[in-house]
Amino acid sequence: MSPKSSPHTPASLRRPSPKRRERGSDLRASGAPAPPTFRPIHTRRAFEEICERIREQLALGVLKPGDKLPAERDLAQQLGVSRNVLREALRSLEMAGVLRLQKGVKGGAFVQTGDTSRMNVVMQDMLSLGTISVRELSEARINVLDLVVRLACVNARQADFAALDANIERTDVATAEGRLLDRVECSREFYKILAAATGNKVIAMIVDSVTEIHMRFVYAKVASSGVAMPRLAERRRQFVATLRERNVASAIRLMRSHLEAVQRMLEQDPGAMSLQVALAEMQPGITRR
Amino acid sequence: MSPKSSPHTPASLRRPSPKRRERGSDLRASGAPAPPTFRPIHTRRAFEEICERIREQLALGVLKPGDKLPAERDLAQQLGVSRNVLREALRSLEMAGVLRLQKGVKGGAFVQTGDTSRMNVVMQDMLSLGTISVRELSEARINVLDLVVRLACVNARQADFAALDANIERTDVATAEGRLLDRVECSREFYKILAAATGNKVIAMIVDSVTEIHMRFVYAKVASSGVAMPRLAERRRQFVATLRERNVASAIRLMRSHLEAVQRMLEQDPGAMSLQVALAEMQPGITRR
DNA sequence: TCCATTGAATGGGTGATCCATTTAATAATT
DNA sequence: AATTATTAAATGGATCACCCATTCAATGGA
Repeated sequence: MSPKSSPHTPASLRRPSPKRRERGSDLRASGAPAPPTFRPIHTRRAFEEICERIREQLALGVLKPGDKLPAERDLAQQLGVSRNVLREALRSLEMAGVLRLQKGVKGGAFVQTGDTSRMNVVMQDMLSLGTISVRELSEARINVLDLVVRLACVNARQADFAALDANIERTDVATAEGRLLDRVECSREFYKILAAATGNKVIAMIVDSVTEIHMRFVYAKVASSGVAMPRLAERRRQFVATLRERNVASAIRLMRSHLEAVQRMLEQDPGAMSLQVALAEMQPGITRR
Repeated sequence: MSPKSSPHTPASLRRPSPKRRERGSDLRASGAPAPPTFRPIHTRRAFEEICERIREQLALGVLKPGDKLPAERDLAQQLGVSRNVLREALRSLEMAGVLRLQKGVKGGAFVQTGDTSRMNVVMQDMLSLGTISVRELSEARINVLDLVVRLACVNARQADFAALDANIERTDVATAEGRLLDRVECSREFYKILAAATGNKVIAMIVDSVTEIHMRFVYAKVASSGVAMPRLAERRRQFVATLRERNVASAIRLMRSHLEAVQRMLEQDPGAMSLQVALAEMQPGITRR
């Protein structure tokens, strides 16, 4: 801040002139074997470089959760970029769940941890963009849950069973009081608890992301048609009992048959699986991160 | 652009004054039951709102892959924000794989599709941040591959088998010529082909993201110790033969025993599973998106 | 001791301005 | 007429110089 260099382009700090790259790939001039690599679509930009460097520091362990990056103004100067460009990078990393930006003195960019919801966003984006289909998502969910049940059956602890019991209790109440949409929320929780019971956060994240989206369709269906899965709580109780007995085969069988029943229920109404319907609904819910 | 409004704050276009929100949650004033919700950590910012709106348009199908957003200057004016802030949002969405920004006249922000690599980034970030562990990743990989083998066994087509055969061929050549690191690259491809053979992009993405990271550890191990899995190509050939016979049980058994053997090999060298080692290696590879 | 005030640091945001790239239209050349 | 070079406009990339709102520690008065 003190050794402020000349007004324009003080860039010669740490970034070795990002402009003027990889020209010279003149198509006619090269008589060489011409490697089959295509040049990247768009040139490297400052904010990409910054994101990469910060990620590098994270991967190498130089930056750890809880650490604070230098203030925007300082860091921008260190990197030899304008504050605006730095902010583009910081915002991107914040959206990626890597940083958290906090205002005020003692504020700054802090390295985050524990955010397991980014995969949901990725999954949602891919669905919106048509990169993946609802069918693929449903199929993946049913199959991944096989795995979840197997692992949960082995690894679930008393606390997990208690949480599942409590959840089923809430489901009962919601059913009795006719709060069908709350019941859907309970279902979402049920799978979240089950996923956590695997003891594997990677698998939990995967199943959460897929379940999150699935539940929107269920929500939309229930909200529009008013029909709901019959005997849901009973089925769940039976399932949890099997889980308690550590009876893997039975637990998987019960879960799978339930999931397929739900799937049939959803599919019997064409259009209920439409993206727009499901996405328009459930906005006020806990959907927000 | 023509009806350029007055120089300062023409903000009353579409954004209803983003400043001054949700005050009034005075801690002392509320004698009410005090709902157990905590107010969000940081206030809503313009770029978040913009990202959300664009994602909303995507989810609703108003924006589709290939569509072009208005030019930055125009869109900024429409939204009633400065161009800088809009760019923060656009950069974030580009990093998320939702948009692609292209320079020049006829350039602009185009809605992307088909990018299945975002999940890899998420997984990598979570590992760097310590949100997930290497152990969880390995366990998830082994279990998810059960599923992949089962689905691939049912769904694989001739083209998939051919691709697997060709891959094994390359593995043989790399082995014969002692190019051990190329062999690791072949392994990465092998699992990618296998994942694609499931016919389910969601599952393929999941296994790709997990395999991608796993292979860095293998790469680091091979690069440092020089030891490599013996009889790799033979094992693969046997596996693919079983796959061709659609013998699910055998295929799963073979894959699992192989994965566990690799796992043991990796674990026998403490420190080989360290993050830093694995991440420092394999930079020049195809790791780049 | 307690509470109000102040001020500095920080992120949030703006607007003007310039650069580099890309493309289409135009002019010059053959 | 066809080809090639030039030009101009639109667009994203980047910078600078500000200003505002929030936060929090230091200060000072009751």
